[in-house]
Amino acid sequence: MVRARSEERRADILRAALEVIAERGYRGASLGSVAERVGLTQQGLLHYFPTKDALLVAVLEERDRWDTSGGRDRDGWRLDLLESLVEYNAMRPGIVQTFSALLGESVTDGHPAREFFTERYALVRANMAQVLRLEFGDRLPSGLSPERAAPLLTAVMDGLQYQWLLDPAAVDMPAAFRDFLRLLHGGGSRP
Amino acid sequence: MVRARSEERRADILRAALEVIAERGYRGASLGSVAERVGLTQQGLLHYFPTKDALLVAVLEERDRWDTSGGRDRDGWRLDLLESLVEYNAMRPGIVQTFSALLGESVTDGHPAREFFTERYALVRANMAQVLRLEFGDRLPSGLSPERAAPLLTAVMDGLQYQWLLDPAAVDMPAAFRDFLRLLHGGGSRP
DNA sequence: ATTATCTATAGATCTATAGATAATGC
DNA sequence: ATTATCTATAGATCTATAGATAATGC
Repeated sequence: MVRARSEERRADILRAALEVIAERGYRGASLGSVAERVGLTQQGLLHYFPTKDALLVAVLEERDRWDTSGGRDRDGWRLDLLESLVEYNAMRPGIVQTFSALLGESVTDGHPAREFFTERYALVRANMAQVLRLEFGDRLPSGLSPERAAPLLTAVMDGLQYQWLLDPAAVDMPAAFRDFLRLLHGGGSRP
Repeated sequence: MVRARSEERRADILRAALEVIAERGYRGASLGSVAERVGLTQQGLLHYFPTKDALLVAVLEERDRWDTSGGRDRDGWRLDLLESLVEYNAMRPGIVQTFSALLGESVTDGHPAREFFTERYALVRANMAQVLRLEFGDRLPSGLSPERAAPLLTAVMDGLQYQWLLDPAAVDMPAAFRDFLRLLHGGGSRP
């Protein structure tokens, strides 16, 4: 299957955009610096993505593909797959940094990614609740319902990413996440 | 005690900077828009803070004062005071937004707040471990040591803030935080 | 014909410096 | 004298549009 030249270019541009956003955030990323990385002029890049916001949208869609492939299999999400996702993320600081930077920016007023993240987190919480229900039924060992534990599970994943990005040597992200899962399981015994 | 005119100006500028950073992040905040809010020209503002980075540093120092007053009393931090801090934060979306935006930006390369947050989180984790040790001794009910639970406690606080900022109606931040504390306490019984 | 790129450029910003002027404090 | 502000402005960027030119696909 010969990939169209144009499609490759798009993919290259997205990859470069991911990198530049990781380094400088979305507001700090210039089209020129993305273009330079793929050997185009800034105006050449605009042939593929007509505005800076359009490029961001494409980057965010990429993220969806990423997460979707990482945390679930054909039956949906599972808790141990989440664990693998965290381990995988720990080997991909660039990607984690891109989306942590975007999440941070997205809480500012009128940020072009704000709606995306708002909807995405509603969905993520719902998915997490589903995972937890599959694992524990209607009550976790602590007595929490899956719906109430879901925001905590989500928060731990995001919060650990920031601590880990700021100081990878000080925070063992996968180990900390496993600690949290053990906490959900109600103590030191069961995995 | 008559506060010097100059000191008031500084305080006004910091307040305005907090606001603008909440709305647009640090990179997106212009000195001009901060100056406008306090009725100064951009050059007039630079009389008080000679560079944009100097203004950011002052804002971050402000944050330290904030946290320091909110989560501890004269004996140090305590778990129930943390709970109050989260409740208080839930009434101050502006401040939470400012620092969530800054945290997000700070993971990008060479961001002027990066070192500040790196050191701050090391300190926060140490403080949290101390709080947990005071509350639980050397082992939490789950079997975790205070040092291993500390990054989780920190992560939950930060992660919940993002979810709450993006959709305050969907996430009851203080309630979720209490849920987490109950989890640390090992179940539904004790507070 | 359509697609891919480029040059030229308009029009907005932004930070920071220089230097003048007005107000305040000894 | 010092402090507080202002005007003017240099020097960098940045996004996006217009329009030319080269390459590719029917």
